[in-house]
Amino acid sequence: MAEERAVGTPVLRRLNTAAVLRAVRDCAPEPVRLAELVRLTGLTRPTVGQAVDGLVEAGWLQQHDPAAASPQGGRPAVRVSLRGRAAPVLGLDVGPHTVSAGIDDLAAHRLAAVRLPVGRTGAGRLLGVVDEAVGRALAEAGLGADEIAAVVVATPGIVDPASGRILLAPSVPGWTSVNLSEHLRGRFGCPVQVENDANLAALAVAGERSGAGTLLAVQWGERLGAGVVIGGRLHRGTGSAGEIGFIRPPGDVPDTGDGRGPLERAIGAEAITERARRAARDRPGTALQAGGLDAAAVFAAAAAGDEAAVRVVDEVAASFAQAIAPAVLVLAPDAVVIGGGVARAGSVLLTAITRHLGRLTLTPPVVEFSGLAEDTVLTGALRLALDEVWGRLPV
Amino acid sequence: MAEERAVGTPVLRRLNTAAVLRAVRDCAPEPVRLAELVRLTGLTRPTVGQAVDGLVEAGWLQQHDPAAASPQGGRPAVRVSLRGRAAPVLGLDVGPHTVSAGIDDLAAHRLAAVRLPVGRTGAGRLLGVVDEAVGRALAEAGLGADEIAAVVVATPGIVDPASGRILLAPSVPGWTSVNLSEHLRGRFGCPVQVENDANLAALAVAGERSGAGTLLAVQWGERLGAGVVIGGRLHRGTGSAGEIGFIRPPGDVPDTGDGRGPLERAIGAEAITERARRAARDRPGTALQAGGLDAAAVFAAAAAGDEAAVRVVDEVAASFAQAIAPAVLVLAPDAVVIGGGVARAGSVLLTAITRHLGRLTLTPPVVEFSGLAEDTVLTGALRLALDEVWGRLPV
DNA sequence: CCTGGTATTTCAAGGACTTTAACAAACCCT
DNA sequence: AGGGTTTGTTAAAGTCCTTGAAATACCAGG
Repeated sequence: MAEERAVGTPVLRRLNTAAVLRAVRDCAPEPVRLAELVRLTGLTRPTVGQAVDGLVEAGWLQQHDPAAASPQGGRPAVRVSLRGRAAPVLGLDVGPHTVSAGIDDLAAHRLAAVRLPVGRTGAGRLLGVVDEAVGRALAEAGLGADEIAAVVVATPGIVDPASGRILLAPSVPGWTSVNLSEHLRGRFGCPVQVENDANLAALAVAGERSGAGTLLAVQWGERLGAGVVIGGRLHRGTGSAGEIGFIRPPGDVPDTGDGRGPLERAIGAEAITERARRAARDRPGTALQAGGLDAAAVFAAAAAGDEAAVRVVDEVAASFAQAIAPAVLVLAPDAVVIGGGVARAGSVLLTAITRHLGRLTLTPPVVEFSGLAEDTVLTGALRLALDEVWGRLPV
Repeated sequence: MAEERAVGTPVLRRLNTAAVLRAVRDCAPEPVRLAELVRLTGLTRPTVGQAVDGLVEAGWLQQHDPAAASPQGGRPAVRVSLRGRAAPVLGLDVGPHTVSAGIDDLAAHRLAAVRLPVGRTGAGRLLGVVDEAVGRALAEAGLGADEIAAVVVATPGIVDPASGRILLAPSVPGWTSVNLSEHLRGRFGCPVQVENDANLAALAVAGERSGAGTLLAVQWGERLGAGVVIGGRLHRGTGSAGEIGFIRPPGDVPDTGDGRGPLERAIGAEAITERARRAARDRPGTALQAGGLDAAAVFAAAAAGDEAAVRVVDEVAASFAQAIAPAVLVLAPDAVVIGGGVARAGSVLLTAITRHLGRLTLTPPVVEFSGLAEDTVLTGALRLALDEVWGRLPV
């Protein structure tokens, strides 16, 4: 019986210092006057003073010289801000082709960013690249492994939320037999969390949109995945939440045996190209005849008004909308945000999806592309790591 | 900027009394010894003593005579329990055919239960029946409207979570123009919440299964709705979450113009009967030929091994599984629980759904029928009302 | 009928934290 | 140099929880 035991006056001090620290964060990166903290937290000056003293002592905050900038007439204010390099967190994005590592400090300032290609695919080799990336990132930030306050690793596949073991990862052969979580836990003395990459991308997207509602963030490239964020928190379900790639579209698609799901085979980037090729065969004289055809070219042709291309894009949009409509009806998300390679498709795809989804749902969500660049997943990993640190604030 | 301001020692007293009250609730309906509360909460005896004194004074707890039952040798213990008739809550289930009202006390003890039929359909008439039901329930419990601590109303249709206005209710003509929330707020001096009936049924089902995971609770009768409960809390999304009746199954179904959704028209109770009739036409000599055919008869015939009936049930199960599979993939719920009229179908339907869902999803949820009786929705409404009261515990 | 044992409650002293309120410091302007 | 203003510092008071000892009430057994 985990009773909520809240006792003793010390807990008050903890609550108040936490409130002060949060208030300082919300003002980041600007230093805050102590009097301002009093106003923000609603606490009294002595209380804030004691809390700040404790936080400075513990290394969470740094005091600024009163020399710089004091436009107000009166005694120069003591100003504090989050200490740079305090509680740095490590984020990792392990993919089949590249491994990225990044280090943020408490104020979400990027201290290091590394990106390494993976030569031959293979689980053992991959683990070596991960170690290499971690080492370089630590060196770039000038930090030791023992100084890292939290680690979050993004990986493709399905992750068991409890143990951190990878249960299913078709895109990386042998990856399920590697205990990534265990490996990293041995190197770091802090909590290590393994999480699905689409989930972390969703978290990054949710961070961009300040709204706290329900968000379905889709990663759409060769493969197709999604993450669900509800009220700023990741929804995991039994662990495999968001695996939209395995939705079965109406006209079934033959299994290619490469572990991809039906919807990925139907409207993944590769399938879009294939659809365009077929359309070009049936209808000569379209812009889709060009030699080096890829998904981007299809979208470009559609944007230019090529009729065959427009039809292909509309088909793809319709399939996507039909596939996720049941999920949209059940979840009623505020927005569906699309990232990944297809996110560069432009408004042709977007308006088509919006139109179809409007027809298939009761309260159609906003559909938009993610504005985030290639390091979306890494950003999400760092964000979750920072959330973790903020969750178990100071001691 | 809603900063989390946690200050002053008085908040400690509040926190601790709340912890004590929760501990007492968890032991309900048995009275609790004070020493037991000390063990449960981790607080010290004087603290618990003061908290209990305060709660008794405020009318939340009642002391029991030490006379009754003290098997232990030693000074007879003071025992307390939730005061009956403290903070009673009112639940309402407003449907097109019946209106139910119930009153629970703090310990979830049913003080009153009323069930009234609605003669002619019509929004104005319905409001009158609601008032009548409320009045009778209050009289049965011997309470005044001003003593009610929270009200939750279940209604079909889509409810705006913020205002409590009914946005869409095809089954009750004119219902959207009635401001039910406003009407009841005028009568009661406490928070009034309007909520979709399937959502409240989901909450009731979640209460039965102690698990705190993710739950998709389906109400399946003439109509088809669902509620999503995540971690014991209702998921509302933009307001229309769980409207699975509007999922579009592959072979589209002609609109009947009565406001029902495509899936309802395809596999609702009426559609099941219709499917059986068609099957009987095509294949004479089946048990489905009987005159008064309804969904229950179809399931009974299937359970008895009638081949045509088995085929119909399998079709229905397949349609259902295909329809919700995308939502199951996105949500990854621990369980899908089916309530409503179809829940009396027996294991034929259940195993068929489980089989199809296992084929269509990655981590198939448990599929089972709800064990709750007809007042599921009312139970859920009362549960939400109690949650509301427990959320804003004592003053 | 009295005594020891047990479980519980009551009481008083001590410690931790916040608040209030008065005082001191540092800067600007005239 | 002196008033005005903003900010930081300090001491006393109040509230709450905790610790530890004493008191209470009942049972069992001699």
